[in-house]
Amino acid sequence: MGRGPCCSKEGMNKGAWTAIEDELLVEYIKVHGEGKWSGIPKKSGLKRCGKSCRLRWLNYLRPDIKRGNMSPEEEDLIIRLHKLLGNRWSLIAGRIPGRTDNEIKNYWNTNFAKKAPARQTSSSEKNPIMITSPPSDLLPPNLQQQQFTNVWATPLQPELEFEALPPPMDQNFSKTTASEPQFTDNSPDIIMDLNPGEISVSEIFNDDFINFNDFEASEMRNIDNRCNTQVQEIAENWAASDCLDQAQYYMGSDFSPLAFLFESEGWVGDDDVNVV
DNA sequence: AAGTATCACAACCGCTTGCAT
DNA sequence: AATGCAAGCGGTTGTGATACT
Repeated sequence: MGRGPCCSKEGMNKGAWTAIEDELLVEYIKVHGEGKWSGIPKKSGLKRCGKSCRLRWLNYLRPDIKRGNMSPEEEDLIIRLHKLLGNRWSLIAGRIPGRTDNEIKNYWNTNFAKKAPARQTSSSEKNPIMITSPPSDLLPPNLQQQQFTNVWATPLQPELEFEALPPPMDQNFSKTTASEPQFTDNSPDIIMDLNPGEISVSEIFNDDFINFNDFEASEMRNIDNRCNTQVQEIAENWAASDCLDQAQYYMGSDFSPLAFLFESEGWVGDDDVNVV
């Protein structure tokens, strides 16, 4: 389709914002609130593109922005989240109060990008496993109405043919080699590709993470009776449990990137719900 | 002291997505 | 279903500050 510029560039200022421009924008947003960015230049008298106004507000002028150096805790969180999410800066920023996606992106590029050169895209990443539509009876009641589309996961041992693996416990919970890879970048080791509006990654990372955890626990129980433990126990011992190995063996995928989620105190917690 | 290289970060650009029509 | 617009996102660039030679 293509798109033209977000607004006329003629007569618009570019480059660094002045204190007066900042003031105008803050005053405007105080009165009118956020949103309708494209109309701001006309209404506020600012000679700035609406897009530029939005960026200035979100990255610099917003009152809840935390400035200054990253704390060790924030740095640790960024590393962990980047390992899981890759360059999804807005998602990462969503878990770090007071920090913007732009700030985190800059911080990463400055401090880590050079130290951790991009992984070569392996054949396994080009052909991730696709696990489709878990049977609804495996899901907790509150997720049984959800329409899962795909769950993409990177094979742990790409050289291992699926045929060599024992069949899945439930044939309906199939695994196939993806014919249409959905990601080509330095993706994290596991990616959820779920229908927007039904259950999203961001929802998982916020309100529904416990539910997601319930689902994983159900899977584990189905894989091996020895794993028939309480959901909370699995959550607490995820990394240590041989459920993880069982899952890796049957599903041929590396779920270890998720383990830290359960190891880290306060991950599900802070402002959300704590695992008891 | 001057010139150059490097760093850090604000801002821009182009693309994608979601929604209204 | 097709189209157009606004907003959001991630990659890239520009620039001032600082370090180095």
